[in-house]
Amino acid sequence: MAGHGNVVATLREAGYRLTPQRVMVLQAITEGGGHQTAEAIYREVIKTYPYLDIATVYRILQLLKRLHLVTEIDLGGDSARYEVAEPNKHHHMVCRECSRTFDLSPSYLEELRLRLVNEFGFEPDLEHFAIGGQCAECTSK
Amino acid sequence: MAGHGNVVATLREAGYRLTPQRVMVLQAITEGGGHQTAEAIYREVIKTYPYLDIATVYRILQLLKRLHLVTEIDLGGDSARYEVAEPNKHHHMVCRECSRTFDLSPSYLEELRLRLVNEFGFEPDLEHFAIGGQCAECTSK
DNA sequence: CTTGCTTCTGCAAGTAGTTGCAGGAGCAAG
DNA sequence: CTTGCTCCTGCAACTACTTGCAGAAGCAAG
Repeated sequence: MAGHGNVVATLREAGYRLTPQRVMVLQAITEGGGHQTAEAIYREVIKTYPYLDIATVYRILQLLKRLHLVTEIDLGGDSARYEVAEPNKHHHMVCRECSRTFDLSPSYLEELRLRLVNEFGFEPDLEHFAIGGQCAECTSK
Repeated sequence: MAGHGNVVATLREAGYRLTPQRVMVLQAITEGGGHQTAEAIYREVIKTYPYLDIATVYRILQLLKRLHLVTEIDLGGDSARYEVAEPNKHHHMVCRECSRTFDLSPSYLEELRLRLVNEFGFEPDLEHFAIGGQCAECTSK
């Protein structure tokens, strides 16, 4: 699997151990594709390794988030979703009425980011970005 | 108390009932000032009305949020905080390292808002806005 | 002031996610 | 390939918040 070696290297370099649980969680996220819940990742892994604990999945996801290897998207609804972090990712607009999500190119936020960096020295975390609101269709209804 | 009558009127007009619980929760938020947790509001109210349930506090806060009478600020930490919605509110930048929060004038987001409205017809909810990142002090350390 | 529809509340159980702890396992050094 | 330090995991309890339900109460109409 491409990109898998990178992840392992990143973990090792940051001084973290390479445990079977971490490999399997990572595998489940990359192979599952798209946005996945912690619960779904957990259910996938215990098919082959039934001793895994859901708390461990959450701890691994937190770790991968800190290392910018996965992205957490909390759409405010039931549960957060996770996906592998891609350098040229898009952001999300989430409609508060119909709950549909729309992709948003990072360029829209670049302006804001530059102002925050220049005027406050504040570097915003724009990988973890979702903006709520109301979409065109629900507004016209 | 100024502004209190408005809130009552807004509730009635939207077809919601005026219950003692709602009045007391509202009073606790306005009198407490600043950002408060649901738990703090609850503890304040049960001093004078011990039968109130914490679930009711959460339901009232959801209602007031929908009516744009209070603003929820979820800084990703332990628990969400609530405050009375002011038309000319500021937003928040939250440092991921030191957890301090910095105020941000709404004008910084107006640019982004206009682009989203014009290009997608998407009206973002900018009352509910907090942006994570790293502050100047933690970056230079 | 009573009646009756409907909404709201308290209770208790449920959900997503976190945390403390003690035993288990990675991994570097010898 | 053993030793030993330290990090990681599984377990269970805990936190913040939500939800289903049945009874209580607001409020408009008569």
